[in-house]
Amino acid sequence: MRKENSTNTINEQFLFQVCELNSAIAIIGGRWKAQIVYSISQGNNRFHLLKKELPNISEQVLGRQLKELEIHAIIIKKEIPDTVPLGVEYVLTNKGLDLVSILESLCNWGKLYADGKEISACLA
Amino acid sequence: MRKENSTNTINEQFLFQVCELNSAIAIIGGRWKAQIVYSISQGNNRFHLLKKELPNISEQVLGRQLKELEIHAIIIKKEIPDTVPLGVEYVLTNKGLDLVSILESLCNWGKLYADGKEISACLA
DNA sequence: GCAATAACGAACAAAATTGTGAGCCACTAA
DNA sequence: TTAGTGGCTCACAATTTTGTTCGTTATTGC
Repeated sequence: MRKENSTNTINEQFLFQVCELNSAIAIIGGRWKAQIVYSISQGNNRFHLLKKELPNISEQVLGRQLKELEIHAIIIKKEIPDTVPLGVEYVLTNKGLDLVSILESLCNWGKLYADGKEISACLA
Repeated sequence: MRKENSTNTINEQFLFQVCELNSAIAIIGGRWKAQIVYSISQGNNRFHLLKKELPNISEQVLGRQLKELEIHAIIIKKEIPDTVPLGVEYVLTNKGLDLVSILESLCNWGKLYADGKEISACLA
């Protein structure tokens, strides 16, 4: 999928070195990721619950996003024993939980200015 | 550039409605955006200074990112009078400044776990 | 006269992300 | 027996993002 030596990849790696900020953005910057993390934190921690919350997402895409969040250790996949068919629960890690509060700040920031807070230049 | 009725665009709009969080992510989620905002906040507020900080970025790409940040009212472009050739300064708005502190949280979050903080599941 | 500076813009190409169609497993309820 | 559930995976197509090439402005220094 990724070309090792594309300028795109090289630039991405460069940014990762400059500051962890850029790795963080890369983790949550995808189309559905931030919303999925937030939804899980609200208790929609099952595949089918997420599907209900995000009716437009296809199962393929949802599965892909969840796997990537798992790779970055934001969530952990847990099988629920003695269920048929075998249920799966997604649980936030402490890393994921810390992220949620930052996402909440971002959300409030967006709301504040969407609600018409005045915007003006700040003099340095 | 954007197709009005692509599923991709429709899904993006859907997420924008769900929560401002998603608009916020869309604003800062691009390849260089967060880093540019952060660099400007550190005083690299001129086109050529940003080029020096980000040696791999092409001028076209830098210009494009700056324009988009301007559209979202994160920065404002100011011409510096009596300079030859005419200099341009990028100034953060209050909206941009509020964003910077969130970016700093993100950065710290990334650093914390990159430095090896233990990760474990949080029980709900 | 020629290169350099500061700050871009347009058109195009490459690469990456996102979405689609189909199918799988092992059940259970009607 | 047919449909439904929960939770996926594969290969491929559509769309979007990112990067490249070339050109522009007006001026100064060599």
